[in-house]
Amino acid sequence: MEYEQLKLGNQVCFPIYAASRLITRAYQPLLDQLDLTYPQYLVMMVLWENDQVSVNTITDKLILNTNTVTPLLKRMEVLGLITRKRSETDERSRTISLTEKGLKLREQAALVPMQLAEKLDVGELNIDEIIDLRDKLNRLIEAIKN
Amino acid sequence: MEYEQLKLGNQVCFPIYAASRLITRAYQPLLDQLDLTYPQYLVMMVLWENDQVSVNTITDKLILNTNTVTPLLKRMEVLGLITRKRSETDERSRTISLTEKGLKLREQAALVPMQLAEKLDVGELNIDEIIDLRDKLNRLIEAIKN
DNA sequence: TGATGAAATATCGCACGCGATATAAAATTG
DNA sequence: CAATTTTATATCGCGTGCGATATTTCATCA
Repeated sequence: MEYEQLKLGNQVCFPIYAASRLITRAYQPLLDQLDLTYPQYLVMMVLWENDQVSVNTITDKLILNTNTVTPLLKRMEVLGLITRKRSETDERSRTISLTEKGLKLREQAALVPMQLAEKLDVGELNIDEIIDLRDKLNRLIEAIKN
Repeated sequence: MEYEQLKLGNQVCFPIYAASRLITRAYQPLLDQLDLTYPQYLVMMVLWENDQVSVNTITDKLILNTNTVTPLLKRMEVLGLITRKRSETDERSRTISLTEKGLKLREQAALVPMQLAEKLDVGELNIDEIIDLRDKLNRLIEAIKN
């Protein structure tokens, strides 16, 4: 059994990669109604939890780089969801704030998690297993981040 | 506790999304030595396990669409790793085959899984937990695929 | 057998995602 | 305080990833 370690079925990383894309696909029809992409939805979740944050705060929470987040935020500004003002205390920094429209969207978005849970069909994995999955992934993430 | 379901920390999907990207980042320095990207490495794994397959086989195994895979394969053809011949029995189909160079690369690639495991630092999650994680993800994937 | 539908792959446009690099402002340091 | 380093964000180029649509060939069926 040479090269056993190179088989797809023996990989942990591939299921994570595949699951990530499948989940994004499952979200998309729901998010279309909010005119958001999945990464944009994540940014909104950060802001709904904590308005008026720096770009750095967003990159940290979402574990993304500025070269991903800056254009993302610009598109969201065009959509009228956020503003990107320069910080008054530190001219290098930008303060990202929700607009009225962005804040309002939260009400519609509140339905999304439940709708997604239905799409994922809880039958295959029960709540405890989902929580266990989440915790293991979070530990894996911490391990990789060092 | 309004909008509790919209908090990042309560999501399962976000850790999957984040872990996927972190893993790809961790792979990249190792794959750079083989001049491969992570998706290209996945295609190679499919072919090393089963040479001479159709585009459809690859899209099925990797759960990707043709509009992702076709350009991916074209780039890999330019790299001299594969060939893309039209099938003789069905002119619509293409047979993807490894070149000598592509086949040879397997020897170097065989080291990658171990090198990655070291990078991910097994300390945080032990082998049994990793296997459990993999199995839960595979069940989740099956559930989403319906 | 000719029309009609299905299957396999490809093209287009757009939004990420990131390594490498740039720019400007703040912090540090000699 | 001027020079240097660090920090925060932005730009560039390229490779995915995918919805929508097109193209070519095969299968089916009236």
